[in-house]
Amino acid sequence: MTLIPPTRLKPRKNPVQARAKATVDAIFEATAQVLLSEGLARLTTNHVATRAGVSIGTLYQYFPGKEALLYALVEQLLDQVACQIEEACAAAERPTLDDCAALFVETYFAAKTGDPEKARALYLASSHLEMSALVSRTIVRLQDAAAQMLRRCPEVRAAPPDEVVTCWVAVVTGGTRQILEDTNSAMLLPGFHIELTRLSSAYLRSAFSSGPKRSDG
Amino acid sequence: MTLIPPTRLKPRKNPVQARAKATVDAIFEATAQVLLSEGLARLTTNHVATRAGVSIGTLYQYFPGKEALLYALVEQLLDQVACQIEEACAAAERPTLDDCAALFVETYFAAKTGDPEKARALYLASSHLEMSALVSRTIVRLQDAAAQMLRRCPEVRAAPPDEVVTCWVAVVTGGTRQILEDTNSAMLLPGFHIELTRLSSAYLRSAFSSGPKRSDG
Amino acid sequence: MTLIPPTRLKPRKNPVQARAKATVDAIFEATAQVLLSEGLARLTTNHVATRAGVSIGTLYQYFPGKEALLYALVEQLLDQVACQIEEACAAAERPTLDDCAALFVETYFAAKTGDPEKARALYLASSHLEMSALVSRTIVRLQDAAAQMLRRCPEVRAAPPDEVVTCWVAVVTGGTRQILEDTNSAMLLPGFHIELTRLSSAYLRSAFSSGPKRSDG
Amino acid sequence: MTLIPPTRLKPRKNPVQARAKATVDAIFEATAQVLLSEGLARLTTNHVATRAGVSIGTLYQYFPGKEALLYALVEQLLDQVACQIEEACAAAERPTLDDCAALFVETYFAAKTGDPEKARALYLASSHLEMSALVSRTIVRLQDAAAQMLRRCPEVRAAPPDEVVTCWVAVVTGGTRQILEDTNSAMLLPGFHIELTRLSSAYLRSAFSSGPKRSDG
DNA sequence: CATGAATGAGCATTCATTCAT
DNA sequence: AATGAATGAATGCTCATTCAT
Repeated sequence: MTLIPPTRLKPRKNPVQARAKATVDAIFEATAQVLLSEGLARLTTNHVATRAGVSIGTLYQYFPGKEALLYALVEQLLDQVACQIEEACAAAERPTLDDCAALFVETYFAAKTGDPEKARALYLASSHLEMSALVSRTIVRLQDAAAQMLRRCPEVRAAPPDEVVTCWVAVVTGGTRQILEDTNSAMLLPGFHIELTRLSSAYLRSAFSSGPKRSDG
Repeated sequence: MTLIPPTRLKPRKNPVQARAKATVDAIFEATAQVLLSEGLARLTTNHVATRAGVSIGTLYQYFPGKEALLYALVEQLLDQVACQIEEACAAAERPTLDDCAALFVETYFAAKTGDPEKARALYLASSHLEMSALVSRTIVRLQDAAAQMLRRCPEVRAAPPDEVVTCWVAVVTGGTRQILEDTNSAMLLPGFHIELTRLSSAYLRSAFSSGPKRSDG
Repeated sequence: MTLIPPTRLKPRKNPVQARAKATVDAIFEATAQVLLSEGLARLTTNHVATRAGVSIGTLYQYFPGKEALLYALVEQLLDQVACQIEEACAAAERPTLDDCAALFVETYFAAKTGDPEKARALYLASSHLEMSALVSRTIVRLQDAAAQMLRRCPEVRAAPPDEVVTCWVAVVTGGTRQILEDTNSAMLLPGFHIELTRLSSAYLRSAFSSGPKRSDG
Repeated sequence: MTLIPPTRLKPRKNPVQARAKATVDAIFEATAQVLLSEGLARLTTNHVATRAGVSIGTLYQYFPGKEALLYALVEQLLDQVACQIEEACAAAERPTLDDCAALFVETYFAAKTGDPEKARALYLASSHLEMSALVSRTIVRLQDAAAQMLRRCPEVRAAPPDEVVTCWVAVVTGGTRQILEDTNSAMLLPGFHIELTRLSSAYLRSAFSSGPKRSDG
């Protein structure tokens, strides 16, 4: 994450003492907790400070405002997902297309559904306009990871076209979000996982398998 | 849309005089405008009333509160999309799988990208918990429309499995959302449209075709 | 009731047509109903008009404002009580002191406890500063009625002293109010009635019975 | 006063710093002042805050709302009266009936008429439904104090009947209220005091003395 | 006369943020 | 560094009252 966030979103100071580090961690953790337990609307700085066990004054010593808290939280959560994907993709040395499909879907799913409530909270928080650059950047990381994995795939001879990678990543991440956000379809998660893998395989094969397939698209 | 929303989300009274009708329309339109121009956080009842050119009291004569305003807006926008999809799907009499894929994606895309800003506003508004039932219901309508179209498809012999329809609809709607919300990928819309159609074709064929039916695609 | 209320408390026009009379009565009755069922805080002009089955505009044709409604209501209710007392006292031709005590307490009690809820509502409404003159005037009527009855009493040789009449009336009306307003002592009403009569007898005898009693007070 | 008020009527937090204590006192005092000078209808939280010289936010740091302010005020004022009565009654060791009458009336009168305007404000505030339990409880305290004093009275052989105590207390408190609330009879206070004492003596004697014990009064 | 749509001042309350201690 | 009391702009909402139809 080498983003350069607007000044007012950057933490005010980097804690140097151990005590200060602990304080920042507590505030940070409390932000996540409150977001999960109360929702975005009830996420107030005073509430976060109380939950963190520090005074509101202390909170403002480290974060210039409410947005900065959210920014840091979203940044961390998105980074976790991106790192997991990047690691998993990098670990696949000579994957088949089906391997690629299964690996990507599997890893993304695990990252998101391991704590579905956290995922929903993240979706909520990232709706803020301020976060869109952060989300954008994460998507690029996922696309890059996927593209490099595909390039190492024997079935894919050239660099995978951007449109294909973009579409695939959008469909996996967006589809998963759709399912996670719809409380009514929470039961369908396992089935969706299977179908999303099949869908990915089918799409990647149609895009990359032998023959001049892309010319008829 | 035959939902029965909680009382506090229903409009307070139906205007009887012509003047009142115009007022309600103005308020309604202003809600959409403010949501688009200011975002959900800046959507205040006073702001909406001002934009609508009426007093705050007048707004509360027709809507019991801010949530009701949003509810009505989301209801209308979702209903528009669902109706377009339902009509388009119903009009396809003996579609091929590729027809199904193209038709659904095409219609959904047209509905969403005809006014992309409105679509983004809708995404924003619908992240409110109160709206989730509304969104859920709309998804069901899309799934039903898709399922019935597939059933009329000669290549599909039985009723299409729920998981397939759920996955397909989630992937199309969620993927589109992902692209629309990411300001960086706004340029990629046409390419995404093509790929999403290809993806849909590939997935539907893999789900429904028993053999290498690609020759009739 | 020959009070001269402030202009803004007087009804705006005296209805001459029969329809208008019915309208005024309906508004008036609705005011009482709303006060009883909703309390003073929820007594709104719009609510009253709706309950009366007329438009808010019509209400304002007859009453210059909310206060005027309350004023008229309180006036009527107080007048009813005063009239009952006046009639009962005037009907006693040669009462004993015990007759006086029993008659006054009995009549006041009957007037107030016949509809205890109405009485409580009246107490509420009359807390308004604007109503104090009205209450004052009613008290004077009760005092006059009591004084004239006592003067016709053979045991009372001179005109009853003002302090005695004032105290007696205050104690009967105030004591009754205390009991009626205390929801916990609602059960004690019959017992209180008996005691209040005994108290009145004892007080009047101590004030008026033969012997130079007042000189030692 | 060991009542357990509903949460929303209890103060929000106990001030720990000296500055905070002063703030709470100022708010509290301002509430009384505004109630006295403006009446219940004009008692607004903003008005109170302004009068107290603090911001509206500060007020809400200590009181959860307008009702809590009133509740605290009424509680304090009623408690003062009850404590004075309890002390005075407890101090009478072997009182005659006339002593009882004089003591109770004297003490109650002193408590109420020491600051007649405050007393009127209290009557206003206590007409709120929420306060009725508080008033009820105070009345019980007065009744208990009076009953225990009477029991120590040589002329009263058994425990005084509830009806008598209830009636007496109601008549003293209610009669006093009647006089205090009637601006026209404000001049009569001293005369009323004398008469109320005479009335109390006469009632207590009629209730407790077996014969004509007037000779020892 | 009656209607009811429209008004807007006013109120209760929240919460991000500052600053003296 | 940490505290927490204080701030006050901003928000959702009510309701007495007016006036064009």
